[in-house]
Amino acid sequence: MKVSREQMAENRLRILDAASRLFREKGFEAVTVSEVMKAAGLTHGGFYGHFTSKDDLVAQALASTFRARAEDTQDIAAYLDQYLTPRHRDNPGNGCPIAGLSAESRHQGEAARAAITQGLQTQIARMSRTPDGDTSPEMRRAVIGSWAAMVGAIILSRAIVDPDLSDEVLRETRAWIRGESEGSAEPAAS
Amino acid sequence: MKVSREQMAENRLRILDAASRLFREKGFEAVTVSEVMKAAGLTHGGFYGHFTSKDDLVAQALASTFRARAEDTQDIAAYLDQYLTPRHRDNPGNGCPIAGLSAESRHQGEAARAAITQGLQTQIARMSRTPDGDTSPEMRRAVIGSWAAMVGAIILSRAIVDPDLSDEVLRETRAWIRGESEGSAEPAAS
DNA sequence: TGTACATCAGTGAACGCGCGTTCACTGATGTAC
DNA sequence: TGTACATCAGTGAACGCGCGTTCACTGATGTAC
Repeated sequence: MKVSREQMAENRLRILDAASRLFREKGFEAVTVSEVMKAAGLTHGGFYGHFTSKDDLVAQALASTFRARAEDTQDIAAYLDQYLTPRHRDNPGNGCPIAGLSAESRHQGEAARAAITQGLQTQIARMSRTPDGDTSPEMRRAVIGSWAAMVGAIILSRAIVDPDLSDEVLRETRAWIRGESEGSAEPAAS
Repeated sequence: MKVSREQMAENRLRILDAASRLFREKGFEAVTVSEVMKAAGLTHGGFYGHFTSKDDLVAQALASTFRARAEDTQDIAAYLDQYLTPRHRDNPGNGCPIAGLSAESRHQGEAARAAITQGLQTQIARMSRTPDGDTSPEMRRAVIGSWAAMVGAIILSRAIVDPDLSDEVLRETRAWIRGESEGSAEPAAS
């Protein structure tokens, strides 16, 4: 049965939210269209009234997730403390979409990869700015390096079955990034 | 038709090699059993004479790849130079299986995840040893941190569509890791 | 060393399942008067 | 403001395809004598 325009808009958002969470939890390919629609409280048939294909959903869910997350960005030191934690590792469903999905995005459609690229570009640019608004090549370098280490550490910690080693990767990478950022004010030349 | 025992052993290795390459190139789920067998010069029906299931193949291909790669390990500085390169980024098929597959392994069976865990454990332990054979907590920390950054940077560079940003991530992460390792001999406390 | 035959690695057709997608239908919405 | 009706968001059965897996068969291997 037809629903009101507001209801339809809300349904669309619920589909995107459910998809975003499920994709991060289980990966793009393991999540079915029916599963997403069910999680959004609908049946699968209505899906194609909102999206042209599953690929389209993937791309739009990514774009939507980055849009929602762009707001709560903070300085990278504070971000680091909540990022490299068992809590984040164990809750991919509402965790960082880059850590959860960037590796798999390589096998997705062009629109999905463009969304990831855009998200990364925005994230790097934002974190490279001081509260005052200025930036420097050294700061951008530190952001890229730290960000790579953070994403890598979460991915490795999630892949590792042994809980001790997994915790160690999080803890030591955190300490290592901190040491790097404080210890060396003068980065070596490339 | 039946083949000789040596031929069968060689076929098995060819299947594992083809699977390892294809998995790294296209991911576990996008590669079909038929595709692997065809790449090994066989037909799909014979597959179950070698492996009990596709999951079994995934686990055994991972274990086999790590076994083959364990030999050519070197000190981490030299490894870094060939790791964070466009060449490695653009050739996942014969690249590092951790960078290519660790993120996806989370959605695979227990045996596959155990193989990845084992591979990581071995890799970290090996790189944490000096040529003389001794190690230290500081060195192990630097290995874990550098390794996380290297894996993260390759994953990000492969996800990024824009070639300039992708190159920048490789280049700057490389420089950042170098800076970190030289600049700060005294890591900060956790 | 030859020969007869049981074994069994590999072949390719077939099966069954789950997936993305389509479509005829339903009934609430929202507009024209 | 009330009424008649066209619209169209959502439903659920159905379709078709590709996948992992099975199986009857083939013919080279390798063993028993």
